[in-house]
Amino acid sequence: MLTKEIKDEEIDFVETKKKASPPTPEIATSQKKEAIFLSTLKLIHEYGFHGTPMSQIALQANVATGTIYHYFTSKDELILELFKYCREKTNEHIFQFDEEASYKERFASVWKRLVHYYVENKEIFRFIEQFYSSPYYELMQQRKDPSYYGVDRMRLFFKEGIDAGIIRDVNFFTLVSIFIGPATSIIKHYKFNQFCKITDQDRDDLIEIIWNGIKNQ
Amino acid sequence: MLTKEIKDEEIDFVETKKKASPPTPEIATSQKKEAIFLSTLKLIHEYGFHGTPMSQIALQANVATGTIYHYFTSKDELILELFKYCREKTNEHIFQFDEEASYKERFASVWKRLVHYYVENKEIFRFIEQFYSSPYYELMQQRKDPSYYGVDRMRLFFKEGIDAGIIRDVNFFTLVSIFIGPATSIIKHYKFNQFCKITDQDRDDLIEIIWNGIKNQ
DNA sequence: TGCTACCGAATGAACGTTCAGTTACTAAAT
DNA sequence: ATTTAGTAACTGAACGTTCATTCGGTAGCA
Repeated sequence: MLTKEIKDEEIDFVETKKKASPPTPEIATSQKKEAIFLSTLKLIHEYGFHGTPMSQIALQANVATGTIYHYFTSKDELILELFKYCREKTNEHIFQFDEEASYKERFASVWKRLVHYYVENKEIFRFIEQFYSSPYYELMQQRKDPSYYGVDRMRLFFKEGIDAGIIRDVNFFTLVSIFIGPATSIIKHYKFNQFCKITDQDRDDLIEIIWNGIKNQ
Repeated sequence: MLTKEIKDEEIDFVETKKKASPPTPEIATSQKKEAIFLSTLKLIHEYGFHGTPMSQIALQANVATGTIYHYFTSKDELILELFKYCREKTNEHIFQFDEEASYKERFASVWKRLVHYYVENKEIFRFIEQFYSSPYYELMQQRKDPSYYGVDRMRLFFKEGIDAGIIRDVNFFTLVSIFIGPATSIIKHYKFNQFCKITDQDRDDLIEIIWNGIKNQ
């Protein structure tokens, strides 16, 4: 088949089946599945939830339309799983810090890593933002999914600061809001103003303002 | 026609044409147009951008599908105009404060009015959030639309505080992010956790944290 | 032989938009 | 005062397209 041949040549980030035999299935995400994720991410970044048909997702991922339905039961399912995928990747990245560092230093480190990660991975950022403000998020909450400890990690991190008397003892959601809110907000502002970028000065200012706000005076 | 009769009885917030003669056309938004706006807002709140077809918008608004196209050239146009409508209504609401009050008081007042407005108008909040993180926002920016002074008002308000030496002299976007970011963030958190609501304590904590962060020490 | 991964044309439903027409009202003409 | 012509508001069935999903089938492997 001509179509097939052309496609094989186009493949760049998806390896062919023969190369990597599956030694540990289900441990690593299947390569096709990953390709579908990346393709969806790219398209949603550019065209939004509406405006990214399954056919295009398949095309970008170099798979057949039907293949997507081998991995996901529906488009909704795909988007729901993609969200989990993004959330895990983000959490894995930001919670890496020097255990020896002071609480203040670790606090700033996690915050800066978050901003940096989202700036470098605009597609993930945009997708997560869209997801949170869409009905998908409520759909996900209805299916109780216990396999998410990102929030717990954050909760523990704040608790440590509160117990040590370093930061103010306020509601967890209040802390989350003051931590994440300004980060996502500034990324959005600069994404839209494509001429200028977030400077190190901006980041330093913001995290200092946040810290001044929540530290015990 | 039977259909027509039933519809006339269903009308509640849309007055019939005969009642209010149009004394100043185009000054107030047409009632049908407003009904279409409200209907769209309601549906998008519940089903997202995808998932709210024109047919449903028309149904909710008690108009024919074709009528929407009398006011808007396309669905995109409708959503773009709805965004302006929401933004204006929000801005009108939040910038109302006692001119005599201190800067700190006015600062807190605007912030609390913003949170209050979004909590009371979840549909507007959700729509604006979805809009900002969708490709529509960039679409809107491409069409240069000079008729928006909301940002300028904010800019002026911050400038006043900086010039008076009350708040830190940092980048405008940094200030906007620390002002609006935590507000939208906490509203989202509580919207999803439908069991608990934002308390006055939460609001007071947050605005105090924000203020401590940006005030000149 | 059976199973899993994968393919892509076919299907049918849903959607945005159009359009031929109706209604409601205004203003000029009679 | 009544008719007439014109216009803007409005209608909803119809159209053509697009899309998510299905399904009959192939390829490779155990």
